[in-house]
Amino acid sequence: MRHSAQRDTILRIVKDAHDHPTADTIYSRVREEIPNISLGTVYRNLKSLSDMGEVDTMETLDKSIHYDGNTVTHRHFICRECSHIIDLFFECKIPEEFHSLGLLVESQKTIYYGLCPDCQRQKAQ
Amino acid sequence: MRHSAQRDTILRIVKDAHDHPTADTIYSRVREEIPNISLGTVYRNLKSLSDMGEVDTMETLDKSIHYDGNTVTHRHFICRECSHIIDLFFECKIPEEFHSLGLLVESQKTIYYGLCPDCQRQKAQ
DNA sequence: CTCCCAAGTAGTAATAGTTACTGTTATTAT
DNA sequence: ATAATAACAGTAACTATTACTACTTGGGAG
Repeated sequence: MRHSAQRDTILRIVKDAHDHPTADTIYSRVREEIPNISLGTVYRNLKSLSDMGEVDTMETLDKSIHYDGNTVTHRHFICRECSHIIDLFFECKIPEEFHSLGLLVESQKTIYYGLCPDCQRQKAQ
Repeated sequence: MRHSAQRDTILRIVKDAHDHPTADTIYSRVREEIPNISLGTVYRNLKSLSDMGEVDTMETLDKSIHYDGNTVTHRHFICRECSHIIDLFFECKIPEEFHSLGLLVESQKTIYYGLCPDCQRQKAQ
C-alpha cells in the first residue's frame, strides 16, 4: 500500500473524532484541510482503513455507516430520542458457549438502544 | 391499524423464515402467494411490523436490512466466509453499569463475527 | 346490507448512501 | 531522473429504501 496525504488526513480526523461520524461528515471535515478532496476518495480510504483494522464501523438504524477511530473493543448505546451515541468500555467477554458450538469469534458489535439521562428527564416532564 | 392480506402474508413469511431474509428476499417469497404485490408494500409493511415490535431488524456489514421473525431477545453470529447467520439464545443481561450511568436500555443488538465450524475446516486444509 | 372514507395498495419516481469508472497526478523502486 | 502503477478528482452508475399518486379495499355508521 502506497502512502497518501489524503489517507493520512482521513485517518487522523477519524481518530480525533469522538462522535462516530458518517462518511459524509468526515468528508466535510477533511475538506477543511484538503478542499478539493473527492467524496469517493473518502469512501475508498475509509473502506481500506476499515479492512486494515485501523478504524471500526457501526451499522445503525439510520442507513449510513458510522466510523469509529477507537479500535479498542467496546460497545455503544444509542438514544432513541436524540440519537446520541455513548461509548461503553465494559468488559466484553466471549461467552463460553461459543466453544461448544465450534464458533470462532474474531470480533463483536453490540448496540444498546434506549433513552439517555437527558431525554429521560424531558420525557418525565 | 386496518387489516390487510398483504401485511398478514408478509408477517407470516417473516415468522416462518429462519434465514434472516432481506426485504428483497421477502418480496420474492411473498410474490409466490401474491404475484402482483408491490415492493413498496413489502418495505412499508416491514417498517410498520418492525415499529409494532412484530419483527426485529439486523443491520449488518452488507448494506441491506435483515429481518427476523423471532422477537425473543437473542444475538447473532455471522461467518465472515459464508455469511451464514446463526441465532444465539445465550442469556443477554444488561450490565449493572447502565444504572450508574443513568442509561435506560430498552433493547440491544449484538452481532459476533468470525468463522463457522465448516469454514474453519476448509481454511485448515 | 350498503355506502362512505380513510387506510392500504400497485406502480413508478425520487432519494441517499455508496461504489465504479476514467483520465490525470503522485509515490516509490530502480 | 524515470518508469510503473497506486491513488486521486470528478463524475456516472448502482442499490437499498422512501415518497408520491391515482386506484382499491376494509370495516364502521346509518
